[in-house]
Amino acid sequence: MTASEDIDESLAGKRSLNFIEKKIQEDIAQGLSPAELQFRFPPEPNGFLHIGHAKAICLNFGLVKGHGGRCNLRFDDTNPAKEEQKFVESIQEDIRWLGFEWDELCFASDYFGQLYDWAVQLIKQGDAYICDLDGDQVREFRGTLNEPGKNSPFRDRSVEENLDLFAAMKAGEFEEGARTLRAKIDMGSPHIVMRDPVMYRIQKSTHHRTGDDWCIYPTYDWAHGQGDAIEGVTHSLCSLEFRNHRPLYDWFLEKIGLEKVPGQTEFARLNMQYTMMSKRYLRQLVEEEIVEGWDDPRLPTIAGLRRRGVTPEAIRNFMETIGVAKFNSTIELTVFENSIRDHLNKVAPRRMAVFDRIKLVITNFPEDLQELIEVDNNPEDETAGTRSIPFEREVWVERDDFRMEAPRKWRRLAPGAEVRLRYGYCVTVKEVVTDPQSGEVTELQCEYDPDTSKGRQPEGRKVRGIIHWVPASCAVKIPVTLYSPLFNSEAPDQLTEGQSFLDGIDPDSKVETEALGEPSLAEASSGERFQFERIGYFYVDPTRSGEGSPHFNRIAALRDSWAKQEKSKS
RNA sequence: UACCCGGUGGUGUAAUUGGCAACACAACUGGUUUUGGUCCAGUCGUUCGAGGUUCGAGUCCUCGCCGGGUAGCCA
Repeated sequence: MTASEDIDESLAGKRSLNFIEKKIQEDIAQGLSPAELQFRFPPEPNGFLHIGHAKAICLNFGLVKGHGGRCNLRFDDTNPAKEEQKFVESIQEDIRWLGFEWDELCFASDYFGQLYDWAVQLIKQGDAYICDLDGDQVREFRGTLNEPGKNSPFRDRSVEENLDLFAAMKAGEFEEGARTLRAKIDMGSPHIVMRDPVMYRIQKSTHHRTGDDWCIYPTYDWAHGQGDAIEGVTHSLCSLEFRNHRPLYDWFLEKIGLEKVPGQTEFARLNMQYTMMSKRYLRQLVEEEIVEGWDDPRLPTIAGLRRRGVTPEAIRNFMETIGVAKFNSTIELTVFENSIRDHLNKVAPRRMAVFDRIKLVITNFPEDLQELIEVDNNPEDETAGTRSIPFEREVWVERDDFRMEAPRKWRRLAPGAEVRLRYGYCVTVKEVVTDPQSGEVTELQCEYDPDTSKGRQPEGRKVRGIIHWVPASCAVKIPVTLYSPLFNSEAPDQLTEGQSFLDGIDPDSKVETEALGEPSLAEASSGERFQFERIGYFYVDPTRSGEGSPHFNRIAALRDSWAKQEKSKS
């Protein structure tokens, strides 16, 4: 497919454009060539990517698909104290897994030399100076939200002195934090970012790429717009909190005097119910080993979602659904789950598995007979093929599908009730065997109607209830981990006085259990996804499965309108 | 109390740029169904408030109200 066909396809989708796409279309109407469009995704390699980043990734890379141009991956690696090589690797893996490929792989650290030269230019122009104030003093001089700042006593150093000091800074002659290079703008500006922001600070740590070449590092403000300019970025997209930095972004570019300059556009980052998106908190969960690691399936990290079994298609689709705007919103978790189910419903082969078992014996079914039933793998996908399941005298069914006293509208097992064993025959409960000690139901004795195979309804009555089952003689034991949201509060980051976000962690967010699966499940291999009928979607976890010993993760439960109905009536 | 940004059903995004408020999710009804899944149909908002301009305002203007962001040598 050519690039232009790609564009046509996407625009023909009739979906309305978001405000960023509209801006791009306007720019194109003004004469910007679509081929010139340049975007970038600029993560800092100080942690794993999460679903919030996925929004930015889908946006930036998606714009190329929809409107043309190119998109770079640029690591914003200007703070060696926090950044690591392992993160630059995980980030690349995650972007590729999401289905995107960057045009160029860039690093802000590639521009350290150019940035230094431009800083010298600004010093020569009288637009920057070396300041000897320490951190606390800088804060004092900056003023507050309501009061203007005061000029640094070092603000009016001569160009020569500034040049000498800057060279000495670079040469490592001063202690960490002793001096900074600051832009000379306006200490009285109502925009605090414009009150002589720091451009360079001394930091004597080893950088994951440039090693010990530098002991001064550019700040985000000084590096970002310039990196955009070097790469020819036309549309620099970032989140809302950078709106205040835009005047500074533009100021630097103007002082350097470049002909073609990028423009920054801000959009709202993703917030989701029951989800902590802050990198700091995620890091804490990982470092304090509250979760298994960055890829814990309860985490909103890309690696975690991947290990849970969520598909990249579902994530991309989700991003399409939620849109892009400037309003700070929180997405309901169910919207994401719906995207997950929507994709899995189409592609996941069906299987049967029983979680909390109870034995069902068909007393009038021959003891030694095993009847092979051929069934479709996926009713939503004809090409998914078929498999066979042995039907026999004794099967396991779900304990929850039996009630001693059937509630109103109950369509499942109960004394005297008739249900269909999915794909198999209809059975009627004749006798309920209970444990005399505990009173617990241990076995259901049933009779089947031989004329009800292949979906045939019994003579004169309609059986509506259908339950899943597995053959008792050859069911396979499968380990399953049931994941649910890590936090039990919709907004885990909104803490009340004296509370840590750790208090909101749901101890039952990860439940290890064992299910009985139909025989074919023994051969499930790593990375496969299934729908366990009437239960949910499951993924064969590659990190915990071996050859012939699959371990399943629950990706998402199926919708359960009966449970909902029952709950609302209680 | 300074500056910046925002406000459309329960939630989130649209609205041919001034012309019948649409789509998805949620909820509730009902239908289909060998998954109480899927699918289909229906119900649920006079667009934060008050004025103004206009034949006509979610959209433009004014004044309010409410929410978010900003005082790192983090990004």
